[in-house]
Amino acid sequence: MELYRSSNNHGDVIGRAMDVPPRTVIIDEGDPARSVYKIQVGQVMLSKLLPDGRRQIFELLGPGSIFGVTPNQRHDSVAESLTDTKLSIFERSWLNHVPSIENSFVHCLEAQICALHDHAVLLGRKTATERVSTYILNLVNGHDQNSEQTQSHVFVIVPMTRSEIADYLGLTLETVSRAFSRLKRLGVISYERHDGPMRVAIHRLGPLTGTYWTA
Amino acid sequence: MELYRSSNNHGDVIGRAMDVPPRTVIIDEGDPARSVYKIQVGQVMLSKLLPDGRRQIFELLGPGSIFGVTPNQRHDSVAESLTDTKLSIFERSWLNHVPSIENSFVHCLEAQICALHDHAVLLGRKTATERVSTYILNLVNGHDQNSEQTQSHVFVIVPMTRSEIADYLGLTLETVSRAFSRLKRLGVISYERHDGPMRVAIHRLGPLTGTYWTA
DNA sequence: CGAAGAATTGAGGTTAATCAACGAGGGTGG
DNA sequence: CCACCCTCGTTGATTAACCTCAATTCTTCG
Repeated sequence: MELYRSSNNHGDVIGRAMDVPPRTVIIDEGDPARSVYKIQVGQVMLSKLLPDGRRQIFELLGPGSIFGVTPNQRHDSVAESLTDTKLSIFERSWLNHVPSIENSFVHCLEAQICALHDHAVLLGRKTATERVSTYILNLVNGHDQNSEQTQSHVFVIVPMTRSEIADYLGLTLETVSRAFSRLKRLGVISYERHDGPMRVAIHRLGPLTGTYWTA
Repeated sequence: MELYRSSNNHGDVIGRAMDVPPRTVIIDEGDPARSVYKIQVGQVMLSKLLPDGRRQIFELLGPGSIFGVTPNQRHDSVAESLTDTKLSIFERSWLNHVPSIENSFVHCLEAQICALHDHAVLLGRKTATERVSTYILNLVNGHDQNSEQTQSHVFVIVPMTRSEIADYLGLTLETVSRAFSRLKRLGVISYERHDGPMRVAIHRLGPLTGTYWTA
């Protein structure tokens, strides 16, 4: 990918240049994901905002870095310049005109980058109970064979030990255990101890998505 | 344990299949980065180990996900199966036989994914002072115009406010300020207050890379 | 000069880590 | 079979790290 080139009859569609002053929002949450940006000069930071105002900046990018990638129709994070910045803008639609294997490969990487962004928000800004709740929710939402639904309940298989979950969520195994116990005590989930992987029944999805937690 | 399909005249080079039992290390830190893996069935976790044993798992991957990407010659993280897993293995060298633009695009994404992995380790497992130290070090190492070197000192420009650094490192601005003060008090760095972006002189790089912090 | 924004520092509170004990299951070997 | 050990999970008591709230300083800018 090189700089300042209009390589086809779309003229300014590909590799269009843009200059951005410092502290300027380049992409906002919810913007349609039409373009991908490459930094030529300057620095850009990517962040997300939780509903209650907590913010996590998860990438600091310099020359050569790319941002604006997402597998979705809209951006789910904010891109803001730190310094005077020069960008090259690439139409997203153009990215799809590439061999299919490569294309799907890029698609996978994009999705995984977005997941890493969400995980940075979790690690940087969420409480222990919020982390465990998010973990459970992701198990449900993941198109896993792990999730199973009956009329009233959702069941998920938790394929990790407390220690592994702790290392994933940036906690200790004791704190993870306490968070599970609290969710059980609150009636949000239920589970029994037994040998194999843990099987959790989710009684109310709402509290798991909520932001605040009380006793 | 292997070899379902050979899809072209490269023989078993592309899309070779592999079956992995649960709790098996697929990639270890330091392994030569010859292949890229795609999950067909099962779940895989990616993690890093700090020298003192702290571990951070930063990705949980399911069917369709890719792992083993790195811009380097060797893997810098561990991939381990959680469940019975079926993988497709792609030769890394083959990934380079694609149009250059796409190729460099993938390269950028790979590098950024690795940075996100490191940042997850920071957010999940490092102390406040370690986070700030790592932040400063990355400013130095980043091929930035921000870093400048004289005979004895290294200078870096810190282009962010305490609040932004805090949101990046998963801390509060007060904790960031205290960490800078501590590093200054310890004689590791020095800086003065003034209007523009902060300019930091680094006197000893060693302590910034160290893991443990006293007084 | 007064106001506003950024940074620093202190005091006190809260969350999660640490240290520790205990219980449940699953092997293994006697 | 039982005794033993080991891993895993739970829970309690205490500690430590970080957050919150607050006061102060420095700088710039109107």
